[in-house]
Amino acid sequence: MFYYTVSIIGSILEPLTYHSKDKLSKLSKVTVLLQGKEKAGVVLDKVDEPDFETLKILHVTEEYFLEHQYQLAKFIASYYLCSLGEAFALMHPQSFSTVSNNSLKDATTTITLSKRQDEALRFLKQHPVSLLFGDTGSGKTEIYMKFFESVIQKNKRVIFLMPEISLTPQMGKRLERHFGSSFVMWHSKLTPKQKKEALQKIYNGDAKIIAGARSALFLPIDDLGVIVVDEEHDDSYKSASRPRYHARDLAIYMGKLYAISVVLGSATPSLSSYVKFPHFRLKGGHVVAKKEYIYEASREGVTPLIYHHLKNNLQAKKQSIIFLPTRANFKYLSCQDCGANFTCPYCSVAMSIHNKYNALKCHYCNFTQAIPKECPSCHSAHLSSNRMGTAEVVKELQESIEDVKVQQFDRDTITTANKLKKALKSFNDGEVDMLVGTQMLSKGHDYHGVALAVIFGMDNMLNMGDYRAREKALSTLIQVAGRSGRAGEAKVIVQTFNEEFFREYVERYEAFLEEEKFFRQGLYPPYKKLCRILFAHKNGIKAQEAMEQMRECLQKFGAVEIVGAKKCAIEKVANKYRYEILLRADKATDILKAVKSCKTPLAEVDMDPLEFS
DNA sequence: AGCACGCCGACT
DNA sequence: GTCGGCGTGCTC
Repeated sequence: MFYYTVSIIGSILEPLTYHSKDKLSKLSKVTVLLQGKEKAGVVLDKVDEPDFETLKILHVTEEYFLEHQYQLAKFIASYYLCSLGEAFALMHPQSFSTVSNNSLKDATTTITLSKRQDEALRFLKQHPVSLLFGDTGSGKTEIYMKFFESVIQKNKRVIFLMPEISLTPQMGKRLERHFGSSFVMWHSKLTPKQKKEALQKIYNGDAKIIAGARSALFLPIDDLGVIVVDEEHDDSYKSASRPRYHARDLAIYMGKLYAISVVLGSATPSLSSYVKFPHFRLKGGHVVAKKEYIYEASREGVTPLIYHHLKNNLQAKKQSIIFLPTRANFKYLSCQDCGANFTCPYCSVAMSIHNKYNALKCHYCNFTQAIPKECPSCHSAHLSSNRMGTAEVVKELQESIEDVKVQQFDRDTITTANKLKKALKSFNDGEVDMLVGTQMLSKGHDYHGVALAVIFGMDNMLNMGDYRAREKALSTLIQVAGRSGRAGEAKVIVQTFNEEFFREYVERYEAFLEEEKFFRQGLYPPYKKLCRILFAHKNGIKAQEAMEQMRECLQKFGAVEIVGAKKCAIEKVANKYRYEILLRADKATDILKAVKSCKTPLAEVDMDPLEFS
C-alpha cells in the first residue's frame, strides 16, 4: 500500500493523507472522499503509513498539474495566506474531455514597427521585468505582437493578460487576424463548450498566444516565453475574493519562476510599477491629435456649457462620450423635511434609484425595493435625489436634445459580451451619437469618431480618501480623454473644482508620478507594504472581539505597525458587521510572519489591499 | 422530555 | 468550508 498527502481542491484544509494500492505520480489529479463527499484532489508527497486510519484514493484521472503550477500554488498559499487547496482551485478549470476539431486559419497581416517602437521592443527584451509606458495610440499592441512572433519562433508560448477580456472584443479580433488559430481567448464568461475547445488547444500545443483575463495566468502552460500584462494599472487584476491575489504581481513572480521576461504596459502606469521597474516611454499617437481641455468649476449636472458643446459637436456630425463613475439614475434618495436617507436594510450604504424598474437597489447585496412615495419616518412626500448616474444623464440628454441617439454603457446595460459587441458596433457605425458610461467606457475600446469627451465625478474620486485617490482619478481622466480624438481634434470637458491638479498633470503623467513619490514615501506602497485584515460576522460583537484578539497578538511584533483597528467605513454588508485591522511594514515577510502566527478563524487577510471600504 | 440554535472542533 | 456533537435555554 502507498500513502500520499492529497491537497483537496477548493478546501481550506491543509493536505490530508490517503492511500492507494498503485504507485501514483506527483501532482496527478485524483478523487477522494472528504466527510463522505467526493472531492477532486492533487497528489503531493509519498509518506509512511500514518498512525491513523486512511481512506483510499477513489479514482486517478489522466490530468495532472505542472510543476510550475505547483510552485505558483505554494507561493499563492504562503503570500496571500490561503490553503494549498484554495490555490489549486484557481488552476482547476472545469474538467475537459478530449474532443479535437480545429480548422487552421493562417495569419494574414504583417506588422512593421517604427524606429521608436523597435527600440522599445529591444528594451523590453533586455529586462526581466519592464514597463512599456506608452500613450493611447502610441502602438503598444504592435510591439507586443512583434514580441509574440519572436517567442513563437523559439517554439515558446505567450500569456497576454488584459483586464476583463470579454470587454475587449476588438483586441481579440486583431490578434486572431494576425495569429490565426494559434490564438485563443480565455476568460470566465466562456461557455463550457468554448472552455473545452480552448483547453484542448492549450493542452495539445496549438495555442501559442493565450490572451485572457486574470485567470489565464493559471492555465497549464509549461513552455512560456513571455508574459504581457496590458493596462497593468487596472484594479480588476486584483481578486476581490479569497485568495485575494493580484494577477500582475503573480505574473512577475511567474516571470522569475520560468526565467522569462514580463512586460507591463500602460498609458497611466501604477506608481508601484513605475518605481519598481525600468520603463520605456512611448509618446503620442500615429495621428498627433490636438486636445483642448476645458475645466468647469460647477456642481454636478449637465450644465448649459456642457449642453452647448454637446449640441455643437452633434451638429458637426461628431460623436461624444460622457463619463461618470456612478450607475443608475441617482445614488441617493433622502427626505427633504427630516433629512432621512434611504439605506439598505442589510448594508450600511445608500440605495441607488433605478427609475426604469421603479426600484431602489443596493449595489452591494442587490436588495431591491419599490421607490417609496413618502418618507417612512416623517411621512413627508418631499423626497430628493442626489448624485446623478448614467441612466439619468441618458434621460436628460434625450429630453433636452432633439433627435439625439444616446446609449447607456455600464454594467446595468452591457451585461453580456454580445451586447458589448453590438453597442460598440452601432457606435462605430455612427448609429449612436453619444455614449454615457462608467469605467467600462475607458477600457481600451477604439472609438473612431469621438471629438468630445465629457467627464463628471472627478472630485468624488479625488475625495475617496484612500492613498491612491489621486492616481485613480488622474488615470481615469487620462484614459477617458484618450478615447477621444483618434481621428483629429477633440475637446475634453472636465467638471471639477480641482482644475489646478488636473491641468497640471493631465498631459504629464510622469510628472505626476514623480510628485506622488514624495507623498507616498515612508507611508504607502510601493515604499511600504500594507495588509488589511477583515472580520465579518452577523453578530457585530463577535467580529469586534475577533479583531481585538488579533490586534493584541499583533502588538507583539515590532516590525509591524498597526495603523488602525476599527469598524470598517462600510460597517455592514449583506447583514454582516465588519471590522478591520490595517497593518504597515517595510517588508512583506514581516507582515506574513506576524499575521500567520496571530490569524484567527474569522480573519480574512488582504495582502496589498486596493479597497478600503 | 423535546427541540432549536449557536458554538466548537474535526475533517485523512 | 461543512458536518456533527454538545450544551443552553425555551416550549409543550
